[in-house]
Amino acid sequence: MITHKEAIREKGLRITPARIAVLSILTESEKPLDIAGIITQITKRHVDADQATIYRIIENFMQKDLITKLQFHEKKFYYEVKGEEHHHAICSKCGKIEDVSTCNIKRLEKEIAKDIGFLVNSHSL
Amino acid sequence: MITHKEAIREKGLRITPARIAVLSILTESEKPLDIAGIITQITKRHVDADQATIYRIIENFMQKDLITKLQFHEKKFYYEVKGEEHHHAICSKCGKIEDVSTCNIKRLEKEIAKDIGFLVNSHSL
DNA sequence: TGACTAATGCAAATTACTTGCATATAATAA
DNA sequence: TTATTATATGCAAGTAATTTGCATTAGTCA
Repeated sequence: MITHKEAIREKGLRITPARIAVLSILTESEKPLDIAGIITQITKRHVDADQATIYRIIENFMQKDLITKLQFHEKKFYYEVKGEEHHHAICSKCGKIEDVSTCNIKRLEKEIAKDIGFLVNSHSL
Repeated sequence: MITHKEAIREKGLRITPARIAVLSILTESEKPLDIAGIITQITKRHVDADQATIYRIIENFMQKDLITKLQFHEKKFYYEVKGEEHHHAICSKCGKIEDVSTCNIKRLEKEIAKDIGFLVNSHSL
């Protein structure tokens, strides 16, 4: 089982308290978090990091493909670790987020690729 | 064939030059537009409307279900008239947007609803 | 045509995110 | 372990997209 430190180091990034914290927070969270959510967790862990730092960490984790960015029709973004590909269902009343299994989405992706003549390299649902 | 004025009136909104302009711009555009794009078209038509007004028009058109909001992993939103339900494919090189036909997406929606026990009332792809 | 309410313009405020630059701190080598 | 050096961080200011308050204007209906 690969540690957070190892994961960070493998991507050629330096290991810092803030990076370890962000990665483990996102790994342990059962739902995607926005920046405010990450900062809340960060402070709970008594790691202090400026929000500019959080944004920069998020930025380089995305470039290194450790996390992905999500949007739910709000202007802010949410982030989650890039594991099994999956999607989300959000309750329109309470905001609860559920994961959606992906098996049948792959098939849909193929059909769409065929229809429009694009090679689909990513999608968001 | 229903006119823009009629469509606006039917929703219980007052008919104003800015509203007519926004609705026809979005109807005539072959791709979703962001606020800047709408304003560009507005000024081209010599209708002058403050951007706060455009935002408010967009807001009430959405509430009245005349248009929908789209996001493409950017912080700004795009808008299009709510006609045939469909989705978009965006070329990652040139940004070109293509419509995706929807027939098989309905089926997917049903399968997902069954899986997670949500009643799916909307989705975005 | 009034009268009433909804819509608009203008400027300022807010939210989410970004940048510049000086300082601090990881990583590597001696 | 310590010195070196590049990378990461903090702080404060900046930007983009969107929102709000409030006074004024303009649709709508009687």
